[in-house]
Amino acid sequence: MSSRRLGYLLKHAALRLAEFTGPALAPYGIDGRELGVLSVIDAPEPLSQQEAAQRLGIDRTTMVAMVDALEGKGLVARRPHPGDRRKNAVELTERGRETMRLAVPAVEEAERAFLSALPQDERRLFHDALDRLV
Amino acid sequence: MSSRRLGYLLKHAALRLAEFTGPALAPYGIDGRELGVLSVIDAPEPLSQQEAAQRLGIDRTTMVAMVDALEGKGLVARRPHPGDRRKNAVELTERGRETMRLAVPAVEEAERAFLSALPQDERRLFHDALDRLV
DNA sequence: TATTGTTATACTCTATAACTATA
DNA sequence: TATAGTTATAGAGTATAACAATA
Repeated sequence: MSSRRLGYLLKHAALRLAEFTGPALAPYGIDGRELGVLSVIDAPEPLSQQEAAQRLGIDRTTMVAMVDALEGKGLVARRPHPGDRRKNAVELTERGRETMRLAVPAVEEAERAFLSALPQDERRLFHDALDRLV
Repeated sequence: MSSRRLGYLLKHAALRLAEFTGPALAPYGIDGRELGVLSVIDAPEPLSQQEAAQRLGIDRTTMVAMVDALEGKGLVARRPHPGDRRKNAVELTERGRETMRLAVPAVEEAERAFLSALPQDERRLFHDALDRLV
């Protein structure tokens, strides 16, 4: 029986996971948050910055800084949005796609290493439960 | 099958949990982090600030600010540590104990509400799995 | 009038470095 | 020399308010 609060456990689980994913993503020059932005941008239809921000649950002003950083690394590009000139269509560059192709398996491997503290049959269950809670 | 990363899920689960625990703790004038500090201080032996910080995995300079706030609310007291005058013995006040007595059940109820999105038999399993991962 | 992106600004949380008093 | 508490400071990460361009 643990007396540790659920909030403490969630926070420290995230910190511990980052110890695995951080080094796994470092070779590709991005962190977990940036990979999240790349994943959202990698959509069939080009998204506006605001649409991308909403899907990640972050503020649109935060998205400005994220896109600035990823654009500076040559991983995403801002283009004029067809049909609404107020919007930017944010898209992956070729280098952005290549980074995704390498970084996604790397972070999945890091997640497996993190979850290896659980018995085999509980890992999927844990991940699915977390998914249902969010 | 979810394509959302584990890091995203942990972060947003913590955010969603806070939507339950925040209002649950508000009547007692504390937040989840402060309840964590109170819980650690509520030990058989009086702890030094540094011991309390280590048990929570936070920096000792952060603990200074936490104890400052809780002392300002009259929930904890700094006393000279018997045997080592470099240390503060931090202890719950009577009001701190009363706050714990009321706030702990309130936050437990909030945690149950948060976990109610899971089928009954998975709730304990999820909590235990999280505990093993930290 | 409302929306998108942007900038300026501020607030929270946290840590590092340096000081002080003790050990 | 080393440790506990403290202060000053700085760095993430995030949000709110206000502005320009466009709808």
